[in-house]
Amino acid sequence: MAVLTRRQLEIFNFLRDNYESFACPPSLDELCSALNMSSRGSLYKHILALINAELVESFVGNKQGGIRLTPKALNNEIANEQSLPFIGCIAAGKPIEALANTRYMTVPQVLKTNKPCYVLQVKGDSMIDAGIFDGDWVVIEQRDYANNGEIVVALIDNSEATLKYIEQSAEQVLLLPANSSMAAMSYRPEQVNIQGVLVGQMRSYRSH
Amino acid sequence: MAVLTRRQLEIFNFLRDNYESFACPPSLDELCSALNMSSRGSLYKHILALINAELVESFVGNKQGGIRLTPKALNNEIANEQSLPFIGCIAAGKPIEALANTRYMTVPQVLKTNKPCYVLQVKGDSMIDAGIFDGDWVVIEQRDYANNGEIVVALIDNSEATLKYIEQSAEQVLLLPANSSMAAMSYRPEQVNIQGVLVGQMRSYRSH
DNA sequence: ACTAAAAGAGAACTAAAAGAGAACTAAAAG
DNA sequence: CTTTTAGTTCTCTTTTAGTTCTCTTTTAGT
Repeated sequence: MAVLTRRQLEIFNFLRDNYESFACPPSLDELCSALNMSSRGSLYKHILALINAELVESFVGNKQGGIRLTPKALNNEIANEQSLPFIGCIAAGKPIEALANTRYMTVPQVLKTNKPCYVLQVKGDSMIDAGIFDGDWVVIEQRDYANNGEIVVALIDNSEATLKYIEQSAEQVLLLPANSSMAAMSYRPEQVNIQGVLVGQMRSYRSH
Repeated sequence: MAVLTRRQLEIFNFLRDNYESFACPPSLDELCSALNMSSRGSLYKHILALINAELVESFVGNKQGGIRLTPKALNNEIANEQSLPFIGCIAAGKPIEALANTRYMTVPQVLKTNKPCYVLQVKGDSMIDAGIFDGDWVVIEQRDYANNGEIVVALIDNSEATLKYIEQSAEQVLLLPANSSMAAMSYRPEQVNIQGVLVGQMRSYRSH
């Protein structure tokens, strides 16, 4: 398999980054417009290279079906209305560890909300009694406020992230673990920024 | 199942997005007007493709009943490689309670296997210490065997279903809860049929 | 500066889809 | 019972989308 040229990668990145904004798979014409190209023939050659690289689905069995990315193109998950960005890992006391590449993860409707959401993978067992284990994925609704008793992604002093129950009053913010061997942490309200609220959780039991 | 063309997807998107605004299921004529088409014959072909894709209900048994979306389409979770059949609820000591209509649920790749899988909703807290709470959804790989220590869907005496850890020997099958207030249950091997093995778990924290 | 390769434009071709419209049939409505 | 509606089938035409190819320009490396 040939190495992709810069231009081919540019076009692939464009496709991947804008996949969700196409109501249905784009035609060559639509993509030409979007890429400011005027020749379907030129674009076709680039698409062929991406097909050869297994990043774009072959047109065989897909007549006038438009340009579709393969599962491989998005690290085995397709960016569509069923998926959310999987942006990294959350471990208490550290910044969120971002993934190297944009990835998407398919998430059932009932685990997310109408508001923008994203996925994090949990490290640690500070919330084990709440049924959130090390390695679990959590679905987070982007929000900068929460009700007391909700589980939030909190940013502390603009550097450390953590997933905890929250109890807020005028004088302090309490971040409470769900693990009997761990203590609640108290902060001044201005130390704590809420980045989101837990709306879903997922775990794999597959043997690896 | 054939891949849908762009036009077919456009029409499906239109149907899904406007389904609520039709007082009753639209006829081909009504849809033609809405889509600025003048030939019912042309539209009929598109609808047939959507029927074939199980996004629109078949006309059989639905004479002059209009165009109706399937539950799958309405669930906004299209049956594709990302979704699994959600077949019912599992509560210890009862048969699996099947859902009235076939439903599909989008499941992340990492929560399922290459083998056929399905989704059940858990009732009860017999597996709470394993992080499986009442109301959680579990992904089950269809299998009639399991290793000791795996969590299985077991059918007992061909009538009762339950989700438990399994320990098997020649003389007995132990089904173990993950709840300290509950005891293990012992059965003769011929009493127990393994229906599947737990491969994934999901929970919603959305306020309802 | 030179050269090879990539990229792009554009035209022509081809296959397939889409659409129109007519006729037919079954079912519902009057 | 008759008429109307809604679905069904089919043929023909048009449009769309993909495909191939040549030529020119641009880019990147030497």
